[in-house]
Amino acid sequence: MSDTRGTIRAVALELFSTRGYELTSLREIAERVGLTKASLYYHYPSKQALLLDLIQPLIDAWRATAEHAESLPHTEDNVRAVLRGCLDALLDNRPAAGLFVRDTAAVIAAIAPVWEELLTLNRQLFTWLAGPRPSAADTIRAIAAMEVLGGAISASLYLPGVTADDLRVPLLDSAAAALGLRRPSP
Amino acid sequence: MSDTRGTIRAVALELFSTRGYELTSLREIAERVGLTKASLYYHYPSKQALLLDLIQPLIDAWRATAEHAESLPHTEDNVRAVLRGCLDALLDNRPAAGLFVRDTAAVIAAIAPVWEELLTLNRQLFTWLAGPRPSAADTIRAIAAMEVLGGAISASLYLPGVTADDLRVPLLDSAAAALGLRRPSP
DNA sequence: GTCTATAAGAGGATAGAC
DNA sequence: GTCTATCCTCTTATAGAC
Repeated sequence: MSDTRGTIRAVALELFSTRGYELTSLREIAERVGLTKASLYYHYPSKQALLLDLIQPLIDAWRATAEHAESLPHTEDNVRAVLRGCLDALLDNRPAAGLFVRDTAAVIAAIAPVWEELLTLNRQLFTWLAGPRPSAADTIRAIAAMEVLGGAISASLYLPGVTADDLRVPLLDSAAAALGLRRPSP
Repeated sequence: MSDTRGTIRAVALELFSTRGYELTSLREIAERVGLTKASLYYHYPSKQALLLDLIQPLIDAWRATAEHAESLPHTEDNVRAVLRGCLDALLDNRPAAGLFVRDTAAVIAAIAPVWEELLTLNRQLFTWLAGPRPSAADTIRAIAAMEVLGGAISASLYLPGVTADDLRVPLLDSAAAALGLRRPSP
């Protein structure tokens, strides 16, 4: 198999995630893939296009979650379901999400329109989470609940090797509590 | 008054925070200050040194909080006090904290030792927060509680002009809840 | 303290042979 | 699809005059 494009994606995701986007040069990526810089340009028209290709699945998952949420009435069970949808979107795309979390400035600069869409989706999500006619504190707590889900990314920094299954229940309980819900459902 | 160094600090903090560290050149900073690039080097020996100077107050505040926590017995009131100490450290250093949050990769690369210290302090903090003999879930919830405090930084993205006083109580309640404490104290 | 001038190199991207 | 060679721009940083 010679899935060059796939190899490039894998190497780029690894390097962007560890060193950061701006600090990773196409030369480094090409070297690890076993190509020259010029050959990279056969597969991707620019460094930005490569980045975009990497984070597209995360964007899509995030949008799907936000759009699904909008269609649901704001009940306690649905709130939990939406939180879980967000968490799964992150857990299913951990490397890409980590890229966003640890390298926001560079990602914004490289692909501003995508960033704008993410902001909009986040706004939709926590507005829905805060419920109808929210107080200022409700809104802040909704933001806090989404911050908790970000623990899916940062936790592995402190607990190396922690799995998605380790994180799912504690983070969901924690996010629900941060939002102000009573104890977990069975 | 001709506090050139102070002006440089202010301009650099502003640019690093908005564009990101790697994407801000010394030329840009010099231009806005009204100096040449070369003159910057009279005041700071390197770009890294400038960055370090900007985030030092945050590091110091964070270390003070972590060290204070270690000296306290793990009671519910003390847990709230430590969460509040962390939150105030962030609120008192919002621009610098924002730099860390949105530009982690660049900051790590520029000043790795400082990053290592921050990781260690964070470890101390959430280990203390998780309490003695914590379960795996307790540790994850302690991490989640600290994530909530990070809302102090991200909230202004969605609620422009939100003040420290707007954030303090909801974020503390939310962090305490994320950690698993019962309702707030009066 | 601030300047001009320059070093020394890396970056992304392109042209065109094979 | 991959290569070699090159372009052009920008960067951090230094030397030395004023």
